[in-house]
Amino acid sequence: MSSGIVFPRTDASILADDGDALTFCSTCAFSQACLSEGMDKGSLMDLHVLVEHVGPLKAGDHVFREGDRFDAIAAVRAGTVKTYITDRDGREQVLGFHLPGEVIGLNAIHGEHYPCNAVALDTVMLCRFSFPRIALLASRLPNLQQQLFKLMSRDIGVASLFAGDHSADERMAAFLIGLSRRLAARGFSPRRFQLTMSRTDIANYLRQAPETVSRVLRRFERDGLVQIKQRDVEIMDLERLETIALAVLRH
Amino acid sequence: MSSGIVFPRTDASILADDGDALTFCSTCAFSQACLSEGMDKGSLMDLHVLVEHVGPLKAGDHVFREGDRFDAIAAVRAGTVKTYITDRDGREQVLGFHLPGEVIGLNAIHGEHYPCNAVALDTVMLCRFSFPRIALLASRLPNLQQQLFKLMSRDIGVASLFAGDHSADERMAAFLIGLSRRLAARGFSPRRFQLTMSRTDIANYLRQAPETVSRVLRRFERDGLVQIKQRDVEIMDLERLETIALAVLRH
DNA sequence: CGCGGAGTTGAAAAAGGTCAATTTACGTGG
DNA sequence: CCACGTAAATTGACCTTTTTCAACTCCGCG
Repeated sequence: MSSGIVFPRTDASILADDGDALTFCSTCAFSQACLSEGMDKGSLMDLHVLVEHVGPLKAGDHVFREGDRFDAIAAVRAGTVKTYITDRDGREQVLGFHLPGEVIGLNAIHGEHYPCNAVALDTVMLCRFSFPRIALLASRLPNLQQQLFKLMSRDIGVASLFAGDHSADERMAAFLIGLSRRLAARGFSPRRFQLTMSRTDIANYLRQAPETVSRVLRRFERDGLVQIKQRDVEIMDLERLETIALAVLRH
Repeated sequence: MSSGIVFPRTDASILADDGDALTFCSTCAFSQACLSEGMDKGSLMDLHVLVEHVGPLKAGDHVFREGDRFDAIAAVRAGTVKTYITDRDGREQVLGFHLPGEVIGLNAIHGEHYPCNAVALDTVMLCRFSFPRIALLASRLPNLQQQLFKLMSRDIGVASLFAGDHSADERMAAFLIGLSRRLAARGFSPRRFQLTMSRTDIANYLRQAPETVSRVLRRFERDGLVQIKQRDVEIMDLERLETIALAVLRH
């Protein structure tokens, strides 16, 4: 019904304070990624002109819903976004969790509409890119095109990671290690972090019962792999956890 | 070690008989898809110039292997290609089966190397596209760029299809309906077709024991859903099978 | 005609799911 | 600040599904 990303936007117009745009958006991971790919400053400015800064969204706010007309992709700047679908029995199926620096909406490009829901799990800031416009820009900027190709290509691989049939332990280890690495890539601590999602969400994502998640985490704790207080995780034995996760992650 | 798609190529040079190229490659699904997306004839010619026709490959021949340097994507023109990875215990994990009209190698773009193996299950013909060259062309041809975006976007969705936790019956039904639809989209019969892959491969793809596949198929047959003789499938009750598959496919 | 891989079948075992009961955390209002 | 109510998380007991193991059958092929 609504058309894509419609939530409150920051009033800060990029066009108005363009002198400041680069620093203003220095945490915008997508641009950073492009930059690191060797995109020059001028190109980066072109990109920034078509960015809309969205947020802050609060926990429970939807970025887009299944069936919304697709018109934009978005980079998570802060917070966590959960993507999910609901089957006709109303049961939810979690597709992924998206941390700062990651892009959502890429799975919508081939259709008219978003194929899934995206909801904020905590306070979320986004960079929104009109897809027609970023695609147009991409044909002028080979580096941007390449970056988009890479982002999508990576997502294909990620999606098939948890498709394998692995034990509950392996899946959980892979989940934790995955989070750890992604956070580390953004400069956060790889050993201590918060689970921004509920046990139920984790269970759903890993295709297990919440009870199983609970039991596995408890076992990990008993074995000295991690220490968990509510949603605070501290990885005590990264190496051993990685060994378990290896079966899923492959490296 | 070897560099990507290295198998015997048809000697037919596209450049040599360009007058005939369009009809010659009329079964080349990738081009067809582009055409259907509104790409004009001139653009299509540009595309054909950079195509290499590969094949015929015979069952067991590899299109590329994990770790090969990535340099090209390929559209399946005829036959079936299986993609898979092997974990360090040597166990195989099937990622997908690729029918005529489908593109392989898209999950390699973000890295230097192919992240999986691709092997022919029967006699396979391919169109090979140098990725740097097709990406370059894509920045001149918006329709081609769009088509590549769409292909990759679709693959993200497909990969998460079978990620859900569904019963053995639902997975098998979804697998059969999926094949049926994809074949139908290429003009083949949606009701009668061949399973070009072994039971073991199917089981592996569906993350089940081969025995389970056997049992489920047998049950489907008993219930009048399908009729199966070796690798020949006839769907007897498409509607009911689709109902079962719905839980996985969603529509 | 017999060999061998692929497929099938049955019985037992394991992994994880379900159900039900408790505990804990946390926001609300007294 | 505390008491309460609600939702989430945990725990234990039990159950279902699927896997595993082993034996057997079938079919293609030398």
